[in-house]
Amino acid sequence: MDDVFKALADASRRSLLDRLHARNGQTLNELCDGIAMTRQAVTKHLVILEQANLVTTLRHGREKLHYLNPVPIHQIGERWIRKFERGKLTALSELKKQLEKRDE
Amino acid sequence: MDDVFKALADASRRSLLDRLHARNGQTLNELCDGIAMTRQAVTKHLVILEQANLVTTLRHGREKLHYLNPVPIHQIGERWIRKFERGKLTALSELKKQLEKRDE
DNA sequence: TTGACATGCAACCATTTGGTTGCCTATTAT
DNA sequence: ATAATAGGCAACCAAATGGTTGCATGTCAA
Repeated sequence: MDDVFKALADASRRSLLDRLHARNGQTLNELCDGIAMTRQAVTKHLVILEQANLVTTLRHGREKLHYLNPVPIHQIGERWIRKFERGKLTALSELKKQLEKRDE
Repeated sequence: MDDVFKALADASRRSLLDRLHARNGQTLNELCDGIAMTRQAVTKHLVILEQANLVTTLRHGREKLHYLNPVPIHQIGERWIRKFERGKLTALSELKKQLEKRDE
């Protein structure tokens, strides 16, 4: 879980996920296209995404194809985001109440 | 948006959000309770959470009360997580299809 | 009014991070 | 066979990160 949050913390990596979302199964060189970064830097990002299980790879001859794995993202949505959504609407009014309590 | 992702990348900070979720409106010292970290370290984490707009503070005399703001978390769910959830079910079968295409 | 308490500020430190360059290996095409 | 292509490995670097300690300030209570 921590790996996923850490992997998502970087804008370059999120952009890589975006590109895989747009077209799945790209090679390293394809993912380097139009990016102001060396191939090696992209490789490092992809390794981090793989370790977080956000990207799966498949060798195909001398090419390495990268596939998006949406499961961890979904899990963060389920296990983490939803928890904080409950009570969103009441947050402000609660704040007000608690303040009034303290002033009594 | 980037600030929010960066703020969520650290386990200590996520734990602070958890604690505020359990009980909203805690002071700095309350948040330091039972944590293996100096008060100053906690302060730094809270500043990062404030800058990401995940935590709002209110001075009350010499105390500083910390309140969770769930809106940015919700936004990440809406604008980011949901995008990747569409197509989750078809991901594996798509992968298979694309592989077969490449082999033709 | 003076001491205790809650927080703030700044300097410093080690480690991690995001990036580079240079070279090596494996596969494909001519 | 050999050159071009796709990717891998390792050393190195600057900046960001997560933490510390020491001291200062503001507020409350006796």
